[in-house]
Amino acid sequence: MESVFEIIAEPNRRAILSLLVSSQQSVGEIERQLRMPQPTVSKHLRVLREAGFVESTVDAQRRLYRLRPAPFQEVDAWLAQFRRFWSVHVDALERHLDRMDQSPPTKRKTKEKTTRPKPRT
Amino acid sequence: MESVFEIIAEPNRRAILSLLVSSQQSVGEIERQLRMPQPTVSKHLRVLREAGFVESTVDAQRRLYRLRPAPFQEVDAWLAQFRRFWSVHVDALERHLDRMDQSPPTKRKTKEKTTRPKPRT
DNA sequence: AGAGCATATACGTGTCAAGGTATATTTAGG
DNA sequence: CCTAAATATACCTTGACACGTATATGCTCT
Repeated sequence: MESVFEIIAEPNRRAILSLLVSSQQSVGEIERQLRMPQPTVSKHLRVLREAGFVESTVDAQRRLYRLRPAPFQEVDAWLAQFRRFWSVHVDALERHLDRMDQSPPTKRKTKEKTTRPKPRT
Repeated sequence: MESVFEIIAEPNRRAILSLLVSSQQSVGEIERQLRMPQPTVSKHLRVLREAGFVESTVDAQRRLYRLRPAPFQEVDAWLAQFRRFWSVHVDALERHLDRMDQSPPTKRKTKEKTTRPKPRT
């Protein structure tokens, strides 16, 4: 479990993180809202804490967990290198659609076959 | 392998994606630059293609792979919910540091113990 | 048609992480 | 002190996936 990307690859962990955006929560509150068994919640919280995504404060028998910003910034930093690229592509798509508005579709000789990704369900 | 997050959890795949930022590349070029065995490259490219991260065009025996924007936007969209939160925290940190500049550190009664994340190597 | 290059796929193997169940630990309150 | 509540941890099992090796497919050129 070395990278922040592996941490957020787990759906339950992402759910926990999303839950903590609104405010800090105790383990029991997370357990109830997400309908997961308590050990599961505790184990994921441990992973999240060791990765720096959350921190906890003690309140009697409860532990209140809240978000920490650093790892998110790390993900954002990685994403940054692609951001320039994808906004360019959105622009290109818009220009393409503009052109389609004006002229009817032309038969293109398709010497190149483009392999499309699988449609995602 | 259902989510985009699982796709980018794999370090070799992230390396391939970063490589494709500069320009499209053939399998062989990726293989040489990243020093990984050819089947490994092909298998990762397959995963990336089915997830919509890349598309390929045929050029004789070569296949040229290039990035597609959609999945990155999906990651960005997920990250968005935390972005507001973390910029707030950066601001708070800055204000905190400003205050430390002016006044010497005051002994605070630490009724709450905050569990810090493990230092990352 | 045959050889050789580029890429994809099949198959067997090992590792690691997530889940479930049970139990330990800590704390409040009577 | 003893009990109950809240949370953490231990142990086991299972499944997924990444890797290596071998082989198949496809294309070009002579």
